[in-house]
Amino acid sequence: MGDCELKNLTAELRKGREIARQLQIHLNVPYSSRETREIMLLQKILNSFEKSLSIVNFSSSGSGASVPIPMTESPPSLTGHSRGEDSHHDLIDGSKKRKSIRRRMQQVRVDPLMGVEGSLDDGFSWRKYGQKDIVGTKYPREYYRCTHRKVQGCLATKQVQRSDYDATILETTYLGSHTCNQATHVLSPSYQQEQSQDLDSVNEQSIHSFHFPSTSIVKPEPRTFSPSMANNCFMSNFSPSLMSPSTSGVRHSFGGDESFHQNSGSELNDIISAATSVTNHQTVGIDFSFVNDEFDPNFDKDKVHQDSR
DNA sequence: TTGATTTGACCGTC
DNA sequence: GACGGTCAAATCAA
Repeated sequence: MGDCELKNLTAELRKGREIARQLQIHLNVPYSSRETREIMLLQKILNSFEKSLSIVNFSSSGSGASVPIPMTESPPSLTGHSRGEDSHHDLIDGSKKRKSIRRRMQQVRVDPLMGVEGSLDDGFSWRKYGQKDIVGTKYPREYYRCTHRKVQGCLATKQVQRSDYDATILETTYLGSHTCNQATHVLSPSYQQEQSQDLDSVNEQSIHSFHFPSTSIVKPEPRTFSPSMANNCFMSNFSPSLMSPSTSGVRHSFGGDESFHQNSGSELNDIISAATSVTNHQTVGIDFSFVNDEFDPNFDKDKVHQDSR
């Protein structure tokens, strides 16, 4: 397909997507009734547009090494600002010296009526090793590390924190990358190929089944990772329809700039693994934010310092 | 019994 | 000194 045709196709897809968004806004359905048939259908429409746009973008990129990204505006975050943790550096494993590794942030919206357990399932096994009240936040931050840390020396960690502004949003920050076997599972190309064959079924499920536990603590469960999950979610995650009803834009920002398009394959792998946070089809909305160590330095300064501990 | 979670304490950074 | 991230002992659960 020529460049001109691709552009036209992209333009038409965008137009359709915008119309669907306007319809969504027009319906103005509260989040609690998200599972009505109308909303489900609307979300499927939006999903289709997003996927189509992603495919077009992906194919037009040529090499296939880049990642399909919806060409929509990227608001800072679902909460209106970037997270404070991004103003900190990571700690070197085994010591408390800080290191400078890439971290990425992902925001996952979950249905308050159903729950959050599954939203933390990203295809990896995590073990909680800490929890801390963070100043200026309502909810404690939970710290997880890869279960295979001891056996395989996997240094991947993640931090999960519920948004102050919308308790249905879980902000997950991934630190480091998996070096354990389960990571290779997630990244297998054959798996990705398999995933692409089952997009609709997963998208359909992705807006179902959540429930919040009575507490803010989420217990990670040992899970088996279906290879068909990663890519499905990866694609479906680019759906603005899954985001906060207060906005219509797509909410996945990759480090706040466009350099993401030029990222290496390893970063693509990171994205895919991050995308698997919706793997058991319980995530209603999701937001990726890749954050380098050079992020907004002003953010944390706005926080009120009052540790509850 | 084993693995996961909880939680107070510790440490480095700011 | 405040804060965030991690450690590790105590506790819990399967």
